[in-house]
Amino acid sequence: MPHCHTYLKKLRDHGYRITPQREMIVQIIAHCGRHMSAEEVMEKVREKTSSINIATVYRTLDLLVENGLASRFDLGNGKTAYATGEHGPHIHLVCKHCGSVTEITESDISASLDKIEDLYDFDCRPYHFSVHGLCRDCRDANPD
Amino acid sequence: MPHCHTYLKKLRDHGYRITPQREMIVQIIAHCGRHMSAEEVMEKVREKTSSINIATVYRTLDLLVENGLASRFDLGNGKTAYATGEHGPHIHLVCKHCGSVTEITESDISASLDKIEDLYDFDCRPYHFSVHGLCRDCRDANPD
DNA sequence: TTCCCTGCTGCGAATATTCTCAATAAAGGA
DNA sequence: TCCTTTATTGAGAATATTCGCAGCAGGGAA
Repeated sequence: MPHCHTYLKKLRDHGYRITPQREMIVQIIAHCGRHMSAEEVMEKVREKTSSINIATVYRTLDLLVENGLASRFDLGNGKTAYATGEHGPHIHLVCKHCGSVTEITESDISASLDKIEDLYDFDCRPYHFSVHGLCRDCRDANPD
Repeated sequence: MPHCHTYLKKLRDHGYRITPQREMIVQIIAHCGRHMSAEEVMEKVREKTSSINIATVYRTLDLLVENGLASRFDLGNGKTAYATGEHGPHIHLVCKHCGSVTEITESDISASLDKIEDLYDFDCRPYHFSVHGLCRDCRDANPD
């Protein structure tokens, strides 16, 4: 469960510059412990300083995602959520019908994920992606 | 491997109306056999008629996704692709670094997917979602 | 076949995200 | 500490997608 300084160090090690904006953004999503939209992250930063732009928030979040320090996931309604891998690998099951999101943690699925990784030689740590389907409620209410 | 009439019938059975726009959109993505953006779908429809609006294309594609007749997948750069389940369940591995997309077919991953389904009682046929990670090339070029 | 109800469409506005580019500032070297 | 290089930022435009609403039309009822 890496601390926000670990994230910053990793960025620095990768040759990226550490700016006040990046520090604040990393601090916020590392300590939040849940998923946040770019808009939410910006509001949190705004509580500390007015010197922040939404484009910078998106760019920083993308940077974290590209370097494996955070994950992006599409909620399926035009919104995107971001989170660090701090609370461990997990999958989001997003219901295509009602939009409900169910979170599944690593211990439940490690076998499946390991298999995907072994087979495809694809580094996806922290595992964090979304699967869109129908939740039990929606399926029961409207069977095929 | 359902034919486009099957899709239309399913929509009708679900109580949705079949309009010329919906027919054309279903025909196009059912016969295309690959992923298409909403913009591409609209261009194809425009070859047949000018009576189509991008909002309708999005709405119809969403309708198909919600009813399990097609899948949406986020390419990670603000673009979204759609496809029917015609060519079978599969997972897209999207490289977070270079954006390359690797497609994995059902036979390769059925064990993993079955496990996810069994554990979480989540109907996700046709399985079709994306996992974002680092492809082998990018990982080799820029190890942690 | 005709009528009517209500779901669907097109249009334009709203929203979320990305892009462009000039100005700024981080970080290493002198 | 100061200088230099160049990555990063902010502002606003561009793009992708969704939303709201008024008018239209699919399809069941008569």
